[in-house]
Amino acid sequence: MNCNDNDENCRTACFHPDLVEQVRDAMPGEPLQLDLAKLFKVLGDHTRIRILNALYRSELCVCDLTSILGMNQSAVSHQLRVLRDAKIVRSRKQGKNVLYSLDDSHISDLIRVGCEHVQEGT
Amino acid sequence: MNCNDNDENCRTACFHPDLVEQVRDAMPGEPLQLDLAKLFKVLGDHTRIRILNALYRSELCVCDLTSILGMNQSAVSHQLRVLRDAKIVRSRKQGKNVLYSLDDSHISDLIRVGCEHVQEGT
DNA sequence: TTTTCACATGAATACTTATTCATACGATAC
DNA sequence: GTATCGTATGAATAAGTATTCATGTGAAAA
Repeated sequence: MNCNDNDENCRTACFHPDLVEQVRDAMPGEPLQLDLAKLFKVLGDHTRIRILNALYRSELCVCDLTSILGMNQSAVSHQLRVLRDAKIVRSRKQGKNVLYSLDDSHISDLIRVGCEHVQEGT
Repeated sequence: MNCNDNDENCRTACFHPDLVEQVRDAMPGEPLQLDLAKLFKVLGDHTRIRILNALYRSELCVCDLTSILGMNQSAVSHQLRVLRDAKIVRSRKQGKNVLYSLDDSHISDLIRVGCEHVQEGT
């Protein structure tokens, strides 16, 4: 018998049923886990991380970001859209420009903890 | 003139040069940002988030995880490999089984803060 | 009104990646 | 040794996505 098959035999024989039951009950619901994965997925891109690291320091317009990242404006706008849709950044108009900033403090927390993790090497 | 062109004119005319300079200097180096993006990218998958949420509760063998997630063993192993390579989980053998657990506390921190963010709806 | 400017966006392309299938591997039991 | 069990992995497929190019949009300036 192999755990490949998700049948009843496997469920009671080849592993720790009590523990599995316990963990299954304690886990968050699927919607939350989907949202969580989506959040991290949006954070998990080099360009978007650079945008967030910039906005972490200051509110900036699209053109500022374009210059800081050294990439074309279309690419930056596309990624800003992804970040806006995920409610990770917010935007406001000022004259001809659109100014972007981080939406809330959780984002900076995540970036800070993430940085700590990768800096410690582990 | 448009910021599409990343030429010298654009760099000095159409945005806030001092601010851009300042932010550019304050930003982390590229290697760190690449590592950070990679970390979040690995966290940004539904299956892997479910694995981590399970391991957050208890050390578990592959077969346990297979049962909890209700997916085939190969898929779980593949994702565990990704998590291992990213140093997000660690493994040890016990008899015939391989037991997995979270590698360090930063990971649980990230999951916790991330959960807070998505739960608040922001 | 017409032009210009900063930004947004649709389509296309190239690249990445999650899952499945089949199979391999290493250790234990027989 | 041989069989079995838990886990790992290579190849293939299908789905997702970042970037570029070209163009659209809305507002301000001329």
